[in-house]
Amino acid sequence: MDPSIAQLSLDHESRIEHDDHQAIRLWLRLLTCTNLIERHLRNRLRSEFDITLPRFDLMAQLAREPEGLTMGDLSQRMMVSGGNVSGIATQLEKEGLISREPVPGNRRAFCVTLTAAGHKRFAEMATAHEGWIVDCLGELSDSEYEHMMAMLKDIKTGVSAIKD
Amino acid sequence: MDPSIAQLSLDHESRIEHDDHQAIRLWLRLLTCTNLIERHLRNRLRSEFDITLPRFDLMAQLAREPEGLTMGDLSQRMMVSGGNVSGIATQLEKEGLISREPVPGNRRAFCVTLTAAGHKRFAEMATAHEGWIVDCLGELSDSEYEHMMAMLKDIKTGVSAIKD
DNA sequence: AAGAAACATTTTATGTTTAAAATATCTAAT
DNA sequence: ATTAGATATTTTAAACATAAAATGTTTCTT
Repeated sequence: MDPSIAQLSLDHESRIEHDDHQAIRLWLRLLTCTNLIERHLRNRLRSEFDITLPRFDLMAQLAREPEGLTMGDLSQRMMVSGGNVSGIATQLEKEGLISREPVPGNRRAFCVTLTAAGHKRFAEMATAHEGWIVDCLGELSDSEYEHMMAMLKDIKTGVSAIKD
Repeated sequence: MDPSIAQLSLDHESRIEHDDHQAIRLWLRLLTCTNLIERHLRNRLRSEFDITLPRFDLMAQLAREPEGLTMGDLSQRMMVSGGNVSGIATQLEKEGLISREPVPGNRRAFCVTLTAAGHKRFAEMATAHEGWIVDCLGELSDSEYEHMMAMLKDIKTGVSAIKD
């Protein structure tokens, strides 16, 4: 047997196997980083503002939309189920941070907005939150940042294109 | 007022604000990518093997340790609470995929191992799982992979160094 | 040997998340 | 006008997650 052919096929197989392990190592590291940062943000929000990340996220969506959002809008933007939003909103409403009011022309929908207290509270939290993220990710150089953003964008596009 | 000083301080402030937004944009994109991939893996595990990600993760830990692991080991490696592992293990045991047996010299601990059925089932799942991850991340070139791994390592190290 | 402290696990209480069922409303075609 | 179908939201049930209390075991100190 021609040894160069054997060598070629061996390389091919080992390269594939190597790539597979590569992809998995990258995935595990990506997951670890994201979880570490997310856990850090959760802990900080809990210890400094006594709020959970999902509640903060809901308020962040409303802070960007002074006109308010419906429950369905929130579900879509937060990429979580409607039932989930319903539960989170119930609690925030009880705490007086958001209000749910009927929409004039549409009795199915609710218009959810931050209350005055909610705006004030969110402004405090958002400042701190930005700082924590800079603590976690601010050390990257501009070129590293650009490169990372570009690669993540490709990944995002690729994954979105996969049909379940 | 010396215009060069005004310019300098303006640049400084705008740079900081720019960096802040950079870090946040990167964080949001990182989070989106990870969530997309994780959701994809969850859906596939559910639809093709009728198993959840946490149960799969527990089995994956055991698959790497033929000697078995204690509940505490599993808790540490999976980075979740002991009570959580207890609940997941209870279900996997009920399904006959793992076994929990007393450790001869230590009546406090249980040795958790995959059953024969568990090994067989996991082997099938692991092959598919690797393929799904390659589908998500396999398009990166070797240099992109290396760069990404290096940056994530730095981030991981940096975040771990922050004290809550 | 007795008691204190540490350890391994389970149980309990609470909260988050999803999918699916239930409820209520709106739209459009007849 | 009726009604079929789409839409918006809430409720419910099951899985998962944590923290804290409870249980039982081991180890260390004296």
